[in-house]
Amino acid sequence: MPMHSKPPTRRKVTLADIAAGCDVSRATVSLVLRGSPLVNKRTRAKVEAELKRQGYVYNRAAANLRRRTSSSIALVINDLGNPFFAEFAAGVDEALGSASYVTLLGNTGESPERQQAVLSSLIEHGPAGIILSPAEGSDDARVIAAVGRHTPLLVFNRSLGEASADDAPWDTLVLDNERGTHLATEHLIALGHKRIAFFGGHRDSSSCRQRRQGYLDAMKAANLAVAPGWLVESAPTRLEAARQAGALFNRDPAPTAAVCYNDAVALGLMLGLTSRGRRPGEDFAIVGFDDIAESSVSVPPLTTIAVDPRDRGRQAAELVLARIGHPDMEATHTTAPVRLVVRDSSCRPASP
Amino acid sequence: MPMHSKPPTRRKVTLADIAAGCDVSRATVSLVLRGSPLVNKRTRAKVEAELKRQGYVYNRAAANLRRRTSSSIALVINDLGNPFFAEFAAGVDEALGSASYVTLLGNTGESPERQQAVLSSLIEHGPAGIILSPAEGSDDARVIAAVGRHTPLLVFNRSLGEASADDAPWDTLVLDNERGTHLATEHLIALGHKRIAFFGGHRDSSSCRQRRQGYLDAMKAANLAVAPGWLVESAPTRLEAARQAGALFNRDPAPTAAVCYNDAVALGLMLGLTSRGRRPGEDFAIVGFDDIAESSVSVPPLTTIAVDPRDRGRQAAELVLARIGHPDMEATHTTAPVRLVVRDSSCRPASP
DNA sequence: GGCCTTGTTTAGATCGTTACAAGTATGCTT
DNA sequence: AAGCATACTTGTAACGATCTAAACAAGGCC
Repeated sequence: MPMHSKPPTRRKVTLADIAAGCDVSRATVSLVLRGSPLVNKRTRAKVEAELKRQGYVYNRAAANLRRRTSSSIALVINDLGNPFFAEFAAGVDEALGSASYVTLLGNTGESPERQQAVLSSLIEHGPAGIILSPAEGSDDARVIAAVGRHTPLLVFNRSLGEASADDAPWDTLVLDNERGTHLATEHLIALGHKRIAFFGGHRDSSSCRQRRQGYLDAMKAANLAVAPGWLVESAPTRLEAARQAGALFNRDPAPTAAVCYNDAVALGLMLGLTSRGRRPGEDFAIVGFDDIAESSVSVPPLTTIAVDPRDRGRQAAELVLARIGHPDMEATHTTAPVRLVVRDSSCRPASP
Repeated sequence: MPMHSKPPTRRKVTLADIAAGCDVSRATVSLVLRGSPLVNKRTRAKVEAELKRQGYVYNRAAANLRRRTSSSIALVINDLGNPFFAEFAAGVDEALGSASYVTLLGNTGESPERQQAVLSSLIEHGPAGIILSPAEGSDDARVIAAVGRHTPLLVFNRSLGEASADDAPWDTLVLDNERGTHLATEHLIALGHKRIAFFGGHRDSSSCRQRRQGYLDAMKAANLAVAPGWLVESAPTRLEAARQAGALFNRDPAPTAAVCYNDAVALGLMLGLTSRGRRPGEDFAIVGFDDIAESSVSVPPLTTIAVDPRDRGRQAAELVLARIGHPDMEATHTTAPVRLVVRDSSCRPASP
């Protein structure tokens, strides 16, 4: 067995090294690398052997420079620690990976300042596109200033600044919040509930407004009244929701069911009800929103609206890729579907 | 006010455009960009105005090619959907960002095959270093084959393949699992418990072995016996743990407390106990491991071992950066601290 | 005037790859 | 033997930045 003594290379192996090593030109090696049919079987084999022998690794940056292309896409996330966005990121990365793009990650931690910094740092690496899940309080003008007009931009989940998403000059992907709570409310109505509350969330958050609207629409469509005490605000955390649970029963008639702003709030409400001696899923019905991991293992398991963040990630990736393929198409505005997942927390009303 | 009519550039603005636009050489513009003291105040101002006017964005790829440097670091994660690793990733990105590196993300979904693909794709972008949280069942030889010997590698959390982490030729960062359960066990002992179980996890997982060992050591150090029925295996999920809860009480004497493999298992155990009429935190003490978000809001709040994944991410980033600064240093092997977080689930033993 | 200094600017080569146009064989016609 | 298509192969100039060494200008000194 012959000794394949590699030279003790300190520098990285380049096309030129391979070319020299098997007596062909750099151009030929390049063709081999890209699987061109132009190159002869024999030379291809010879070159491939040499590539392996020297442990060549492709320098995509140099290639991209020459070809004026890019093989990366920037993903800017407002809160990667939040499992919803982490799943979203995983979905994006998965879809980008199978299209042989690479993900340039940036986490802003909900800070518009950091978002500016992250965007202008990422843009210098020349991504083919940008997926942005904006920090709360982003300013669209500043974002555009950082991103420039040449790099395709997809905004996920929230609208940038004041603008409504539907006429933004960039692509958008948002959740169908209204339809979600509409479905949830219809589900409770179908079970026989007539007195249904909307629980949790802050009035000024845009997603909360939309979710509340879906609930109101469904109630109206079923000719059901909404008593003033049935709209309960609360910070979107479990603890705060548990504290507010009592507010549902301050006035008669009390509701027999609640559509919640999200799962965290719904789980908190279950806690609050339990500590007041009520049994969620038996004498009070609850529907959440998001379908976080925990919801399927709570007691009782939570009926909720699933938004499938990983699918949304894949979808976002595909939208950017499509836009990269057709830079001059008009901006698209996509609303992602949501679905009702029925579990045990949504029971029929106790017969009076 | 003069009209600053930008030419309708289709192509990206380059150094040459700026140079032409204000009648200096490309070299001078380059010096301005990098804030060199060599360039005269007046020309600097002139150039900077032109940069703004044309909306120049720096092309870091081209610069890196010429300078033979890199400003990115690859981060390969086994399961980004898991909040622990998502937090870790956020920590990495944060620390890399403030060192003006950019994060190249890759998620492997625990698949060694995908891990190979992801590594060889990322390596082509020439990262200055790689942080790898390996997929279960990774093969160190294949990983090294993909990464090559020139790019600094930091392996987080698990050892690659068979090798023990302590003599690997790459840098490692692992959690102090043993010390964690040691602390947990000591805490229970200090509260007065003598019959303490170790609950959950699989025998063959390396982290479980370490955590169990810490428990055994602490018991031995306190001269406490470990009855055979006190080591209960279970898949590391809430559901499975709830099912196994009964196993603790099959034989006399039954334990009065348990150190759990992780928080998921601990939360499941609490569920299982509750449905058997026992009250965790009142007549049975429980300590978890990980300090996931949920643990602080469970009922009762869970005493646990915090591992601070975001800090671990920052630490990992700093370790790679240090290694990039000193490529020829010997491999370092770091064990990250963990800390005991006391909440309500760890009570004194009921006086007999 | 010649020569050195200091401060500023620049031409030209270079990083590792690809595009382009042009080159060299080889075999097949006629 | 010339002509010509076919099948490869390659030299050279980019891509957009940086580096090096050299050039230039203005002033001071002898």
